[in-house]
Amino acid sequence: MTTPKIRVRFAPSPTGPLHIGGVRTALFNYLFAKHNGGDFLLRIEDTDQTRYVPGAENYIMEALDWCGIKIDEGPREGGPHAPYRQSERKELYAGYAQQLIDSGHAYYAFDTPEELDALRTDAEVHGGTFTYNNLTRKGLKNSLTLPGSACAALLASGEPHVVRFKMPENLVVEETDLIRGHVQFNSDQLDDKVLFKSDGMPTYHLANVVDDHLMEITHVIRGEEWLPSMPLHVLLYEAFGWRATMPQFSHLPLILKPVGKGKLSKRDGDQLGFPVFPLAWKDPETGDVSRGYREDGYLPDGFINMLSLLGWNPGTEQEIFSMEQLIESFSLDRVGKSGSRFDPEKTKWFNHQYLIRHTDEELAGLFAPFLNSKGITVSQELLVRVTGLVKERCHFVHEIWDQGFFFFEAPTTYDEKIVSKRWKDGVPGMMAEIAGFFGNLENWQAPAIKEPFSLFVTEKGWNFGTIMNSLRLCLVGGSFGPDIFEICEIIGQPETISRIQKAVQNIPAVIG
RNA sequence: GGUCUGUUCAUCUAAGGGUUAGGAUUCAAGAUUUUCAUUCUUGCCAUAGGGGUUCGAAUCCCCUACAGACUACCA
Repeated sequence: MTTPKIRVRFAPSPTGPLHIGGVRTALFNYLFAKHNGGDFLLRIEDTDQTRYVPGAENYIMEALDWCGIKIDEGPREGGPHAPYRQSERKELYAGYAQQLIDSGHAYYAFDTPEELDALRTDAEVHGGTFTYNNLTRKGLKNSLTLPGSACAALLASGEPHVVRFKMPENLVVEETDLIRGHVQFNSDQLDDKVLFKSDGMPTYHLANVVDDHLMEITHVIRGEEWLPSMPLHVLLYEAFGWRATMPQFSHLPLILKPVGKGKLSKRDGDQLGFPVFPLAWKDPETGDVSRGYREDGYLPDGFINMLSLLGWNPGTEQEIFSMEQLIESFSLDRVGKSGSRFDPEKTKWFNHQYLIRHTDEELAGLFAPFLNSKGITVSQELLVRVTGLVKERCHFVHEIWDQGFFFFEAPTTYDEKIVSKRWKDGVPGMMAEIAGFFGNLENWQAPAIKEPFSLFVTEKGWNFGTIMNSLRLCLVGGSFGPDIFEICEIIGQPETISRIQKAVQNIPAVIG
């Protein structure tokens, strides 16, 4: 007997943008599959037509693309088990529901949503909870209580009905979770879940089990919120007679808010100023726009690296991982059990690490659009050089502008703090002299400027700190940026002199 | 309320009965950079509490506390 090929699926519901937690689930599935030479499938779980959100499915695929998570089989890619959209597999599920009814594992229920709601609110008033289970099903309207003829008549008349799972009584359901180990439940605590809805669509539970079986999924890796429904799924596999090929389950820990209680939500991002979505998303209903990591200038590989370490660790002290390295090192048994708080600061740090690891050319390519949007066109050579000079001081691509705008245009304002600190009485005069000195230089290469300049300042008996910082103020408008002589060389001799003259004219001397 | 799951520095985590409980982020200090950032060094900071088991417990067991998830004809 050969071991089957590892096959996992990421099965989101297209009800909106994917958030960080979903991306991580997809990532761990992907890493697990690829580590084991298996397949990663995308299956769209759109069985709830009322929650369909246009654009969400595309968003999911675009987000995975951006992250570098490659789909082997999916609605766009196709594959041997197509279609991969549950709404397109609709016809399939009724037969399986029927199979369960025939074998006595499921039954028809005719209770209306209104009747059930009433039962629930009534139970609540009395401090309890209504559960559709072996205790209550005897008193409700279903094929277990109705005489066969009455039931058949109702079905024939097209009376709306659902199919419910007949949860066995007092049965201990045991299962091994690859992350959590042995987990057990008593079936008495579970309810008769709806498997097939009155609108002709299956619920998640049925569709998920049927599709995982049909698609030959070997491992189900999903969020912890699914743990409580694991026993139902196991029982479903057993009812279908698929126990032997049932996938192995793993439930990933949750991603929690950076501060406060509870799991990470969209609101946290808005409040704390960081994205919770990989890509920006415009809500088609409200028009609200949520920011995305991509749009905020995060690099996908850094984003993925950060996510990979949320709940997983390699057991070594390495923390910078390319996708290839992640695939190489990933294993489910190094995934933790406890929830992780999301840390936006560390995410920034990761981005910086990836920013400085990118070549100047790559970064320049990413930065070029920012420059274009400001109507600035420069040579590729200059762009690459400037990028290389300032990248170490940036956390984000767009900060290349903040750190290096003065290479492209003269400063229009001067940092007041620095002015009051540096622009003392004698300084404008000194700067004017320096402008004159620069005008006489023949060789305008950074080292060739620095040497005679140092000599000149020494001869004058000026204070180096004052001169350098003041000169920097003239050239960039503040107290930042790379080496001054590099700046001089790049912006050129006339521009250097002109900026000094402009500063001398425009910055009023500080008295005292 | 019930069921299930979890709990090591502020945060992400290592240590799968024997280490001064390690690393990273943040923060602080110093060095470097005649600026800023980077980089380097140093520092601060943790086994939720209580009981066991054991020569020995972060690690195994029990209780308590806290946290979270689930409890829909949603996924």
